[in-house]
Amino acid sequence: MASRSIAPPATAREELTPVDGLAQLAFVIHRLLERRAAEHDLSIIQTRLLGVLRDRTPTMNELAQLLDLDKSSITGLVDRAERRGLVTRVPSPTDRRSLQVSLTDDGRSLISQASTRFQADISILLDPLPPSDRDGLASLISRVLVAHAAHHGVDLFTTTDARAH
Amino acid sequence: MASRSIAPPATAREELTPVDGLAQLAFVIHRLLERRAAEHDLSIIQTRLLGVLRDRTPTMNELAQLLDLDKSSITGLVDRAERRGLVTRVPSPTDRRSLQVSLTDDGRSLISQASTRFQADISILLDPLPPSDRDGLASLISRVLVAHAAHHGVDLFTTTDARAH
DNA sequence: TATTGTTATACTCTATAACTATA
DNA sequence: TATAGTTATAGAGTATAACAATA
Repeated sequence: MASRSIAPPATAREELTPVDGLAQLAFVIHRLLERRAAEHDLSIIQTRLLGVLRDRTPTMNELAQLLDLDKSSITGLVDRAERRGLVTRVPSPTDRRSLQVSLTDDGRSLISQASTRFQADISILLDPLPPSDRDGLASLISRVLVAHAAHHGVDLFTTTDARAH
Repeated sequence: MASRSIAPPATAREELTPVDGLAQLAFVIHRLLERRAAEHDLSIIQTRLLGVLRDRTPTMNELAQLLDLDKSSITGLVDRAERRGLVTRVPSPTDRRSLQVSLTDDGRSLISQASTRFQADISILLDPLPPSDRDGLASLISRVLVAHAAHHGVDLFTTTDARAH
């Protein structure tokens, strides 16, 4: 991309290889989400935390697995979110060592707003494609993700979708 | 994704919406690159720094624009890379306030190795698609990126491709 | 003994504001 | 005055290692 995305006329733009295209697309989307999250004073990881909590009440430990972070990192992450009133720690009823983390109403409201924005952003990104091509793209991407998930375990992110059903 | 990407049988897996698919794909790729970079003791931003320098010798200021960071952040970024012997600061011949940053041989060698790995990773990700579908995907993605670049300015990342030609 | 979570510590990455040395 | 770069400072985010409480 680099200056290739600034100066050259569209007609001179050769088609990207699948590999380059995917890498670049991933970064465009990542930054899109990053900037949008920042408008809500959220980092990507805070957004993921709230996203994961939309349909779960995991322990600190489970959170570490879901987000693929060390448990000591989760402590600070949840601390900061709790300080803002977005999540709470509740003692586990079954294991007195454990804490369960859940969204507060404020947290749920915030992640809901942010999700809506993300959806809109990505929709806009796809606007230039006619509907049939959007479907084609979705189909191809689904196949890639399904195959990837089959090889690896959880790899959720799901800014826009963290549901477990 | 979440448990949806683990448990359910492939036949029961509904197709993702374009929006969800794209968001998830972006994160899968981002983490792929992040982990691969970590094997070389590189962060994403260090990787981007080296990537950008493959075909440029920007000043600190230009680097700030290219990477979309504050110039004070560039100081530390380049400090750490320089300490590892990956880049060097060279006084500008035309402006005695300026420094030009360039890759060392070690830096060039490292980013070259990392790029090769990234390319391979993404290739593997695309493996499940037959070649004709890979082409179709590339074409759709190219159109999305071209349209996006037309609206916005630079949005380079280009782990795998930071060339300016 | 093993597990859950926190703390202590250290490092990277980032920004804002103030500074220096040029221009 | 304005620009290029650094420094001082502060904070998020991450990991490793050591610890307390509980299982």
